[in-house]
Amino acid sequence: MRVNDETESAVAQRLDQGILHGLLGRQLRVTYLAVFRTIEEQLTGLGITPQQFGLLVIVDRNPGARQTLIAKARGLDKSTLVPMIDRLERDNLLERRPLATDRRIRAIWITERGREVLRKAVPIVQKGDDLLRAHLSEGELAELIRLMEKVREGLGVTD
Amino acid sequence: MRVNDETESAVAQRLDQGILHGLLGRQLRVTYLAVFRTIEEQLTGLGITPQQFGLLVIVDRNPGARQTLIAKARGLDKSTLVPMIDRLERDNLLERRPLATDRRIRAIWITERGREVLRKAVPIVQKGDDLLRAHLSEGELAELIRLMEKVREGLGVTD
DNA sequence: TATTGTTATACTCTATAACTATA
DNA sequence: TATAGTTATAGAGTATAACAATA
Repeated sequence: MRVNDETESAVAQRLDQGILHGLLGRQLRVTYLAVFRTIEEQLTGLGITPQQFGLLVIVDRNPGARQTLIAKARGLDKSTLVPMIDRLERDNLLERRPLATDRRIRAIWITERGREVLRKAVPIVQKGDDLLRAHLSEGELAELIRLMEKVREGLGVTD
Repeated sequence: MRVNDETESAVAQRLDQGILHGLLGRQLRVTYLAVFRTIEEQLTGLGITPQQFGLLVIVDRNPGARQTLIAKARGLDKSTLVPMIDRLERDNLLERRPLATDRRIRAIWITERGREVLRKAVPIVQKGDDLLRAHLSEGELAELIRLMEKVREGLGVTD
């Protein structure tokens, strides 16, 4: 993918992309990545990654949820979540708390510091996402969202 | 992300996704990933990954291109390409050929076997991508593509 | 000096399988 | 037996920095 990089590699960009060019999935990916990387860069200043941001949001909105549930909500294996939470706990953004009623469970809570970081991160992410909408009219935006929803429904994507 | 999985984790899906839910970038990602993973699974049967597929397409369409150029076309660092080509060369799908005119360059060519694999892979990828379009009318599809292009233009994404 | 490709290294993201402690 | 979380391990994908050969 190339972003604002006409400068140096004019030749390289002209390599024939064959079938790749026409794939709708690829257009979605390229568009998404362009914004994702901007956001990623800016979140680095807060010391978190986009993945960690997503996790913080979920935990913030679902206080005390257990790991398995969070993993499912994020579409991840439970084992994948362990090191993610480890790091956020080490950085004091999240904490694990044992549950008296079921001692297998370790409920996840956001910390005061986590809330602070989140408060700063949300506008960064929102502003990044707004870039996607910036060049569309009100009507076009609504139509794009409608069509995207229709595509996802057709795929059976619940998310 | 959840795909066709209402069965088991109804509760998990209902976790509050907060700001995440409304992000257009996230909708792009989720939609793209749903199709990507289907394609990925099917390509596994041919012994290649989606990334390798992309590389094969580029090499097939640009015979004898040198690595640096291909790396740029794929948006990758040149060092990233080395192990990718290593593997495809080991599997006899690509080959490096020295260039008489500039002995620093190793031009990349697709092999007969690579062409064969590609011939089988293209319909898999195309069929996967068609899923995205399946539930849109002719007019809706055109409009979606137009709007996506507009979004990308607004971002300065050349690709 | 600059470029091509390589190596060494490291980090993220992700999964599977086997384990433990509890239920 | 089944579930929650953990560990051990592995593999893709990616990058940066330093390097040798060549231009």
